Amino acid sequence: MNTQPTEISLKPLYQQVRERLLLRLIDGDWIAGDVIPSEIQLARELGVSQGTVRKALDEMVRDNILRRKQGRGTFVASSEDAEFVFQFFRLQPDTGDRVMPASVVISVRREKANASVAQLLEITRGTEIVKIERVRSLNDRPVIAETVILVRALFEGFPSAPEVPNNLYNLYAKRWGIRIGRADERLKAGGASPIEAERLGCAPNTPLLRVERVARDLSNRAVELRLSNCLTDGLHYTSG
Amino acid sequence: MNTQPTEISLKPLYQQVRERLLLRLIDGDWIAGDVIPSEIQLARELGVSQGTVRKALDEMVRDNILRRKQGRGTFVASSEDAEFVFQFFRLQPDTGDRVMPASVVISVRREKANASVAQLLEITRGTEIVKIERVRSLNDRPVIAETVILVRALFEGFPSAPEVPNNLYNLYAKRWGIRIGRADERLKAGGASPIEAERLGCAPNTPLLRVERVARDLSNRAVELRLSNCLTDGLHYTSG
DNA sequence: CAGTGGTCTAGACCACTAT
DNA sequence: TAGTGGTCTAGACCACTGC
Repeated sequence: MNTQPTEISLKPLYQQVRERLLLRLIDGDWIAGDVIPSEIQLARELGVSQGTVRKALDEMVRDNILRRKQGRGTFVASSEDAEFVFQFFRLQPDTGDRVMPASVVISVRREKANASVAQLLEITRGTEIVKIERVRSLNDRPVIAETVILVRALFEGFPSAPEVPNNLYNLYAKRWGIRIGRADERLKAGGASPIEAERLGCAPNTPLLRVERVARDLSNRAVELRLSNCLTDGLHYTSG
Repeated sequence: MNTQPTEISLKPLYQQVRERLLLRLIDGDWIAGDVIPSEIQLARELGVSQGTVRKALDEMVRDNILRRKQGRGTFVASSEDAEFVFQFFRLQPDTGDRVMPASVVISVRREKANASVAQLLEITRGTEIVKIERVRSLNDRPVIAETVILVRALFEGFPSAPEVPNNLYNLYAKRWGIRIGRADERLKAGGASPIEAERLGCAPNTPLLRVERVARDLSNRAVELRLSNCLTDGLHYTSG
C-alpha cells in the first residue's frame, strides 16, 4: 500500500503524527489527565497504521508528555502528578525520601529583561518580564532562595504575591495552557549573598548550589528562567 | 506461529533477547567498536523475528551500549568516543564548548572501605579498595580535585600513579573488560578544604560543586565511586 | 464481556554505505 | 549491486481494566 501522504514529506510519518498530536495538545483539545483516543482510533483518523501511531506515542511517553496505562488507555501527563513534579524538582534529603516543597512568595514584580535574561529566554533586551522571588522549604526548613522570570506577554494577568500557588507549572497549564515539556539546567556552586543568607537563615558566603533552568513549552519555546539557590547540607540534587 | 519459547517465560521475548546480547557483551564476544551481527542474522540465531531483535537493540541504543549507523550496521559503543566520554563528563565552559579534560594523578593507594564507601559500593566494610587521587584540568587550568575509589578485587594489578591514563573507563574496559553502563550522581555545594584549595589553586572555603558518582557495569554492579570537587567560575555542570 | 495497550510476527519498500 | 538499518503496514494473540 502507498505509505506516502499526498504531498512530498521530508519527515517520517510517525514524526508527522507526533507533531499533529502535539498541536492538539497545544490547542487544548486534550488537557492534563484526559484519556486520548485509542491507538486504533487515532490510526483511523490519521490514515496511518496502528504501528505508526504507536511509535509516535512511544516518543511522547518517553518525553513525559503522555502516560500509558495498560487496559485503560493513554493519558495526558498532569502537572499535578508526583512524577511530573519530581521530573523537575530534584532536590531531596540524603535519606532518599521524596518530599514535596512548600513555598513562600516574597515578591512579584514587573521588570524589563537585561541582556543575560534576554539571551536565555530568547527574547530581545528590554522585553517586559515578571520576576517572582520566593523561598522554598523542605520539612519546614527554608532551603531554596529562588527567582523565577517569565516573559510577561505569555502570562497576562499574573497574580500578585499572596495568590501565587506553590506549583507554578500547574498554574501555567491551567491558566494559560502552557505546558512545560523540557527544562535545561546548568549547575554551579557559589557563596550565599547577604540577601540569600537572610532568606535561608544561613551565614553569608555559605556555599550554595546554584541551578539555572530554562524551561520550554511543548513547542520548545523558552518561557521561564529559574534561578534556584540551594542549601545542600543534608540535601542533594539528583542528576540523570 | 507459536511465540512462546519452549520453557515458560516470565519476561517478554525482547527483554530476554536483550539479556542474551548483554551476556555476550559482558563475556567479551564483542568488544568496543565492533560491528555486531545484523538484525536479520540475530533474529535467525535466536529464533525470533527481526522486529523483536529490533526492539531489544532499540533499548540498548537508548542506554548508550550500542550505536546504529544506517547502511553500515550496529556497533558496540566505545569508551574512546567523544559521545561516551561526555555522557559522563558534564563539566563544561560557560561558552558551551566541549573540552576534553586532562588529568594529573597524585596518588594511587590501597585502603579498606569505611562504612560510607562500603554502603555506596554495596560491599562489606573493610573490603580492600583502590583509591586514586587526581586533579583534572580544562584548557590547562586545574578545576577538579577528584577521588576515585574502586573495589580492588575487580581491578587486579591496578597501575601505579605514573601509569594511570586519563580515560579511566577506557582502561577498565580494555584491561578488565568492565564496561560502565550507568552512573548515578548526587550534587552538593561545599567550601574547599585546605588540600582541595592547594590542588585547585584557589582560596580555602571557595564554594565547590561536589559530585558523588556511583558507576555501574553492564550487569548493574557498583564498581566505582567517584567524588569530584569542581571549581565553577566560568564553568558549569550540565544536567539532563 | 469488550476495549485498551503490550508483545510478536511477516513482509514490504526506502535511504544509506560499501564495493 | 548487495547488505544494512529506518520506516511502515497488517494482523495475531496476550494481559489488564472496567462494566
